[in-house]
Amino acid sequence: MDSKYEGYSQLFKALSDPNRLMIVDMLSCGELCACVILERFRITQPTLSHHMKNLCGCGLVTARKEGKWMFYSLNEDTVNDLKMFLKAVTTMKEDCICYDMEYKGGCCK
Amino acid sequence: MDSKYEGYSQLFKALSDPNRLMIVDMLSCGELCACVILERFRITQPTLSHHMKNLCGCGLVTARKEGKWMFYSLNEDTVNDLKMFLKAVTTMKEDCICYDMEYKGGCCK
DNA sequence: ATCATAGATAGATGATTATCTATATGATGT
DNA sequence: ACATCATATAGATAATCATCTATCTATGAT
Repeated sequence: MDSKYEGYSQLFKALSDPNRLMIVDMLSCGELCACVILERFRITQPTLSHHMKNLCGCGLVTARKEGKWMFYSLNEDTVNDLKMFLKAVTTMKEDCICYDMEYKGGCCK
Repeated sequence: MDSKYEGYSQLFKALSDPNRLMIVDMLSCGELCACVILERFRITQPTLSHHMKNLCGCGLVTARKEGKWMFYSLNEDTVNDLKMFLKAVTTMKEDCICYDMEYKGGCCK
């Protein structure tokens, strides 16, 4: 298994929770304090903390501490990597993995 | 919770497994028979069937039966919807969800 | 120093999921 | 009709995950 699939699947997993997906949307215009994010959800503070740890852990979100507050923002580099990867794996391309498979057999040949 | 997050989170969940992600990549140049896909993985046939059911169920992949073979291909419409959604939730936009939150309070104000 | 507040961590729990083996279904060829 | 092959389904299991309550840490205010 190519490790790039392992890596990017982690990013998609981070986006596979509706709460985290909405958090990403909320961060798309700039950084927000954890307390502001929390107000918009029906989840407890530890659950939000868990989700933010997930989003930061995979690199999608960056955390900044200011006093007793935590401010979160999107990591544009990771976001762009993900967009390019999604485009790559869904678009015909010259170095496509499918070329390796031609004439490899398969029952339907 | 806006149901669009629920819906698209299902698509991201489908891509959150490295095997399924690689399957999508394999399908990016055109349709493939299940047997050809199976050869590239160290998983059993029922496990592949489970993954294909997942990919088809969320709309990312379309199945076509021909005799005793199943051919799978990417559903470009769903793929494009997903790309546009990912762009939308990670880009500053006029109707951003974050505007609803201004002056809504939060401990850090 | 003490207290209040914001957020993180620990630990438990129920739900979901990826995988397997065994079996069923459905199509093709003899 | 029967055997074979490709795929799907059923059921079991171990792992992962979202969530909660309880508690800890760190910061700022009195």
